[in-house]
Amino acid sequence: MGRAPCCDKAKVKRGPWSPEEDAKLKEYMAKHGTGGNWIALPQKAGLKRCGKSCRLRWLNYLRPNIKHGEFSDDEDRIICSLYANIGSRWSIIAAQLPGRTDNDIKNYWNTKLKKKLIMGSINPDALRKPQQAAHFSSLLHATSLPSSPSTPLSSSPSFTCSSNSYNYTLARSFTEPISFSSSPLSNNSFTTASMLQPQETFVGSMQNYQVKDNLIMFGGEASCSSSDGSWSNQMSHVKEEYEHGDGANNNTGQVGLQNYLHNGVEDGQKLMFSSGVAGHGVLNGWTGKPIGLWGENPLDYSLEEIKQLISTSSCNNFLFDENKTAEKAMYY
DNA sequence: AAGTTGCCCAACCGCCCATAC
DNA sequence: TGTATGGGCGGTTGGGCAACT
Repeated sequence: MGRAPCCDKAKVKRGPWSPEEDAKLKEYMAKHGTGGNWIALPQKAGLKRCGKSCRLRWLNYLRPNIKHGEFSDDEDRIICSLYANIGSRWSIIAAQLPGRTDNDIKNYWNTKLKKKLIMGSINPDALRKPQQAAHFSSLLHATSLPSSPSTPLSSSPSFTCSSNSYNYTLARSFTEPISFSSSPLSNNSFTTASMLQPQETFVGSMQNYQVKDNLIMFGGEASCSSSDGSWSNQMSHVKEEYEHGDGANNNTGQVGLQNYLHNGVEDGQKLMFSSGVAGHGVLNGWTGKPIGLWGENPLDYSLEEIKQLISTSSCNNFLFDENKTAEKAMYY
């Protein structure tokens, strides 16, 4: 048996929003906000609309800083790369494109970008650009986590982004805001100047992380993510782990995070690191457990492979073809 | 000029999940 | 602990419009 509808469909107005309705909603939001209850909002605001409809209208069109119009080439690449990585997780993809909404991106992908890819008007090389990989969705894999949660961190666990030869080192002390530093490992084919200087700390505090489904995101920009940018209510279990560190030995957070990395992170779960540097202010990385399974960057998908994904993906819960999936254990 | 087709995108639908009770 | 409720999100729909015949 399905659940009861959220409102009486017969009594609410449907279809396109009028300027008057927009104005009412805007005015109400400016004065009161949602009040934490979208269902009750229409009545309070004098709108004959379903609460969900109000929410959608606000989040997708009326809230400040919404960006409409043409997508840039950079945005195209971000969307393609992330789609190849995580599939149709539009809210997550939207979180990486300031001002864009998941609905916007979803529509853009379905109507234009998919075709662009198939027609070959997106340069496949762009999808492989190292700076793109590092900038938007670097895959990191942990290389030196302690073998058990009870083992103190004898050395800093490191997360290596294999595609661009960067080594991200997890700061050892979690009593301070968690941070990562970067250092180029070798002569890279691209410059770091626009991104990170060696040893530059780039990720913000542990207090600023988010969990969504099997993804853990550090940083990010709530104000422009997804439909509403709200991940906070889904972060509780990680936060708890983090906060349950041993305060007595001043390792608060360290044990918690260790526990989380070893226990809290389910198999196949990913960590996503995000910070506000360069370009759109987003630098991401992914890592996951089991450790070490990701030997290569999933961004290294060729145009042909992405095309194949498009043509074969009737279900969105897989990301890669069978062989790739098994090889990389990229389920989530 | 009229009819048809295809595209775009705003809005809706329905399921899932978290939380309150 | 079970149930009800609200929020979030991906998939789908359908109206409006432009392009085409």
